[in-house]
Amino acid sequence: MPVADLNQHLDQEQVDRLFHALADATRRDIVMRVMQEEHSVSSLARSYPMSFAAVQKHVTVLEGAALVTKRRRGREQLVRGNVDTIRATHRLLDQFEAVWRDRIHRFGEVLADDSTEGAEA
Amino acid sequence: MPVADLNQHLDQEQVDRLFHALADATRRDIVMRVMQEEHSVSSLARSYPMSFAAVQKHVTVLEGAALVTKRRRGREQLVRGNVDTIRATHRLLDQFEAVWRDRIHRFGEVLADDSTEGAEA
DNA sequence: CTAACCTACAACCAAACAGTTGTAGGAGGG
DNA sequence: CCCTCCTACAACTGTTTGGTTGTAGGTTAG
Repeated sequence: MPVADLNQHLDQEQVDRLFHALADATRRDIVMRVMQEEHSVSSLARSYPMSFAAVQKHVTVLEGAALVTKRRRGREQLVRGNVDTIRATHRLLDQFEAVWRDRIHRFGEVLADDSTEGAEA
Repeated sequence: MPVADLNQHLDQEQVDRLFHALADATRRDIVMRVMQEEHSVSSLARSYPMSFAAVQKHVTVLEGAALVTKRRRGREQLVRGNVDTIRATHRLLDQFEAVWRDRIHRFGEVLADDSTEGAEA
């Protein structure tokens, strides 16, 4: 249900969960895999040098951050990536850049930033 | 020295630090402020309901993630945001989206994207 | 039914985190 | 000089995190 309003607004706790979920190499790798194609939890677990339960926890964290979703297929649970959340993260980062651009605009501080920027509104 | 090659490549530990630094509302707010304009550490500290030392630690975390830099001015330390790292983060997220797009391309999973693949009868 | 497999969840543990207080040093202003 | 302000860092504490093992339930295969 937090997935539903991803296109609208993310509260601070959700943003916390989002970046926290991405702050682990194993979890980022899981996201990569399930973006490419669905994987059961146990097949994911076989890819990492840790217990099944550990991988399961990682998947739970990713699910809480809406970075992945799960669907049943028989006795296994298939995990797939949620690209909408990646895009929402992009928009979050854009807010930082927007504020920065505003500073540049106000002060004209063209110091040493990359010349290829110039993408004004 | 990890700051130097931000435009090129980020190793996993650096990415960990990056997302971990962003996974805290206070730190995100600090980034916003210092993207807009420079602030001394103590002036930042006055903005949050916590001790100076706590804010100082947050700034240290942000500095370790290359999200901010510091420069001396007399007895104070001025903190400013580093937009290059925000852009590097964008590129990291793009990698996830690229993998996802590849899946769509391979399987022709008609969702909301280009469905010009394998859509024959 | 029985066995094998996939998942879920509890309990436990070491390490990291986020906050605190306290101490100490460097830089400016009277 | 003396005092104040800004910073840095150590030490301590409660909570969270990332991992483990173990137990239990549900589903498919034989």
